[in-house]
Formats: sequence, C-alpha cells, structure tokens
Amino acid sequence: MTNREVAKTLDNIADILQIKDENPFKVRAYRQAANSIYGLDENINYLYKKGLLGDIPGVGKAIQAKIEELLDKGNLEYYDALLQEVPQGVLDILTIPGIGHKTVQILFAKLGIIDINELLQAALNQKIRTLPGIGAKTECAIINGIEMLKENKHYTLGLVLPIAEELLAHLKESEQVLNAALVGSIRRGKPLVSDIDILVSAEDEAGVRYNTANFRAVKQIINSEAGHIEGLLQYNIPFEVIIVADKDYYKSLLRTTGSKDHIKHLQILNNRDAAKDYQSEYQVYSFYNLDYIPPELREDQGEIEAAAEDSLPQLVNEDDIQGDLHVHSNWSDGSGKIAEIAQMADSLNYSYIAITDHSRSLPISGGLNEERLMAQGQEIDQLNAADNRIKILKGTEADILKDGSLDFSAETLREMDIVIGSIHSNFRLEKEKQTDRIVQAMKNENVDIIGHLSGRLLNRRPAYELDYDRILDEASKNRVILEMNSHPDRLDIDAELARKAREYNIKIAINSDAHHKQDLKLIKYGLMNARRGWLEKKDVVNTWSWEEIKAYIKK
DNA sequence: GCCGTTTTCGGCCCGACTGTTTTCAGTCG
Repeated sequence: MTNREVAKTLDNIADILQIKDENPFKVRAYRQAANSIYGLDENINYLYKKGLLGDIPGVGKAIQAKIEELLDKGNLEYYDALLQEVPQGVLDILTIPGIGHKTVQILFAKLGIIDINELLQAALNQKIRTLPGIGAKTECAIINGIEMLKENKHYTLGLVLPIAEELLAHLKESEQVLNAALVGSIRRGKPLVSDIDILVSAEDEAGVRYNTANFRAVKQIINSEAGHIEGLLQYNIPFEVIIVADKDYYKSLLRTTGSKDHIKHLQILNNRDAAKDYQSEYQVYSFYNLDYIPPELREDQGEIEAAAEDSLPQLVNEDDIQGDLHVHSNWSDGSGKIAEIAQMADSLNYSYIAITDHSRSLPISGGLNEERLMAQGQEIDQLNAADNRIKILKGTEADILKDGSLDFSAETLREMDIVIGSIHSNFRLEKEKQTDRIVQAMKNENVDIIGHLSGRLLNRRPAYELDYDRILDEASKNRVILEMNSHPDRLDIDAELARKAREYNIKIAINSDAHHKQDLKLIKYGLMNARRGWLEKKDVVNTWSWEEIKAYIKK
C-alpha cells in the first residue's frame, strides 16, 4: 500500500466520523494524521519496518495500530465496518461543491441517498428542497455541481504521472523491452489527462504482456491483442501499452504523442509515406523539413509554422530554475521548519528560496500577524547568517481583501524581500468587481507577484470571473509578475494565459506553493505548463539570480 | 484520537459568506 492510499483511507475515516457527527477533535486527529502521511518524504512501509510510524506527527497509538493493520493485511476492519454504516457512494457526494458533511448526513438519513446518481434523480424530482435547512438554491447548486463533476472525466497530471512513471520503469526493467516512453497527453504535459499511454518497442510481445499484467497497480486487463494492451490501474485510471517493432519506434513515438491536430497538420504538410528507420524524433521532424518540436508545443497552435521558419521558442528547462518564490513553513499552514526547507532547496541546487507564509486574515491557515512576521524575519536573518549556501528571502503571501487592499500595512510590506498578493476569499464577486480588486492590488507598489490568479482548482472549482485583457494590461503597466502556480490541482495561470502574458512582456514566476518540503519538487508540473505556454528562460524570473529579480521588482 | 519545559487530563486554529431563515447552521478556506 502506498502513502497516498493509507492517507486516503484515514481521510475517508475522518469523513465518515464527521458524517456520523462524532467528536470533531477525533475527526481532526484522523485528518491530521492523513495530512502528515500525504506529506511524508519516506515510504510508509519503510517507516513501519524501521518501527518509526509513531514518529509521524499526529500518529499516536490508535492510528499507528490501524496503519499497521492496513500495511499488513491490505485492509482495515474498523474502516470496513464504518463503510457498512456509510457507504463509499455517500462519501463521493462530498466532492460536490457546497455540500458538506451535515448535508450529506441529512440526504442519507432522510432520503436514503447513497450515491451521486440517486442524488441527481432526487434533485431533478425536486425532493431535496423539501428537506430541513435546504432550499431551491441548494438543489440547483447540487444539479450544477454534479454536471460539472460528470464533465470532468479527466485525472490531474499530478495523480497520474507518478503511477505512469512507475509503470514505465517497471516495463523498462524487462529484457525484451528495447525502447519505451510515456506518450499521449501526459508527454505533452496536459494538466488533465484521460488515460496513461505508453509506447514500447520489443521483439517479444509475450514478455511485455506478462510484465504489464504483473505490475502491482494493475487492477484489470480489458483487452490484449497484437501490438496493444489495455486495462485499468488503481483509482480506475485507464492505461494502454502500445507495442511496436523497434524500427518503427521513433515514428510511432511522434504519432502516439499527438496531439491529433498536430499529427493531422504534419500529414497535410507532407503526405509521402515516411517509411524510414529513424534514429530519433529529430530525424522524423527533419523529414518534414522542420525543427524539432518539443512535445509540450504539439497542439497545432502555430508550432509547425514556427518550426518551418526556425522561430520556435527556446523553452525554459528544469536546469534553468534557480529558486522558488512561494513556499510555506510551519509558521503558517506548512509542515516544514525553515531550515529544513532551505536544506531541501539546496539539494535541488537552488540559490534562493522565499518563505511566504499566509497573512492574518487566513486564521485557519495560521496566518501571521505583523508581530509574528517580524519574529519570522529574525529567524531568517539568523539562518542566513549561519549558512550562506542558500539565500532565504523574507516574504509573505498577503491576502488581497475584498476591496483590493492587502492585510499588511505598506510599512510592513516594505520590510519584505518579496510580496505575493493572493485571493483566498470572496471568490464569487461579479467580474468587474473581481477584476477591480486584483487591479487595485497590482497598483500597490509593494506587490511583486500575484499568486494563483484565476483561483481555479482542477476538477473542483472553476476560475473566478475576470477581465483578463485588463489584468494583463495592468500587470504589464505596473510591472507585476504573474505566478505560474505549480500545484497540479492549480496550474494557475494556465498555459494559454501564460502565452498571452508573454506577448505583453509580463514576467512569470514558476512557484511551487509548497506546504511540505517535498512539495518543492512539484515545480516540474509548473515547468511543463510554462513550456506549454511557450515560455523561455528570459520570461521566467526564477531562472534569474536574486540580484536580477531584485533589480526588476524595484519599481 | 493526539499531545504535553503546565504530561496521564483537558485542551485541541476561526471568521466570513451563503442560504435558509427571521436568528442561525453549514460550508469553505
């Protein structure tokens, strides 16, 4: 069992206990343990073997025993019994925006609704509005919410990529496999993907078949015919393994990477049969008289024309990244000490890192008031004095309040090396008001970066209404940096807007928004998205030295 | 259910917004 699966189980237990209206502190205990496990650096099986489960914050005797049972037997009696009372389908209802545990409890108790489909039927029949405390508006919100969820038949790249990489590594271990790669939308770095596609070249298909079926996360093989294996992985993620002869590998690599529009456009360009033995994708593109096109650009958005004219962008690379400008510590809702985060940043060869904890209007996240912010600054000064391998920057992720002001005084903000302004409340203002609010923040001379601009949460919450032309115009005028938030649930701003921002000469910061030190590595998702937005090194401020950034943000 | 330079009990982040009400409960961050 993986860390994620253990954490998810504890989270589900918390949900069921909350629906059953049990002691809220007990609920929180399960949630905290789950959160700790989500953020662990180590494999939980390893910790169990070493007898270190009890060292995980929030894991006491009772939860430790439950984790051990899970890891030993693959299931947990306590949890199975809870599921008898409150089935999984009831928990799924919690994913509908605006529906919490109390509402789920009422739906379950009064109408016996046990899954999303039954809920939709009841809502369409106007039965929900008859329940105590629930009216027509909520009923409508339920219908809209379910429709939104049904449209989202896609998985976030953050969920799928680690499993895909594991399956790829597993296949590569086998002797029969000559070449193998992730292909399809994963290779193109799309934030949401519908399945995992892997291309394999092999002389012996039977060996590949055997190996695929033996991968630990394979739930079911649906189809297995010549050149092709199809099935389901954990979380019901569909996967496909495409097997070709080695001489066809690079041609197939291009074809299976897609996108469909990109391939179609290529074929119109040159309809001759490219039945050659290519040694690389570069060679395939040169057959079409084109420069090599990186997978992230292959969406038929002008990349083929650019490749023909030798004017493709030199996309930003992982090696270019010099630091991270948005990281939370245990001073607010992060889990790591500043010193540990700095150490991790050093191991990633960064030269600077900004500690940007929440501000006071986010009390649930332990937002800092002026006094604590200053105290944090002193700790950072001490750390910088003790160790100069990495520069720790003093920052804040200050809330943009409803009227566009920030909840720190100008005086306090001036003390900071870097200030991110972000919205964490009032998501549903009308378009003009929401835009005014952000423009107001951008005009604030102390704001350097706007964090997660659109507020979208993939598969969960749509972006809020904004006039993006006006935003880009003002960002450019006020020399405000826009954040490319790397969290795979956000990837905000999206690639399309990033590309547009580039036209306005707006600079982008690819930030991790890490809440655990391990999350610093999430930057790879932001990088993929930045590349999909055609961004080059010069567009991305955290490819620059801190001195260069400082000179840029000094307005 | 966890945790403890107040350790075996008694605490354990909260404030704004929304919808349903007519003073409040539920949700969200």
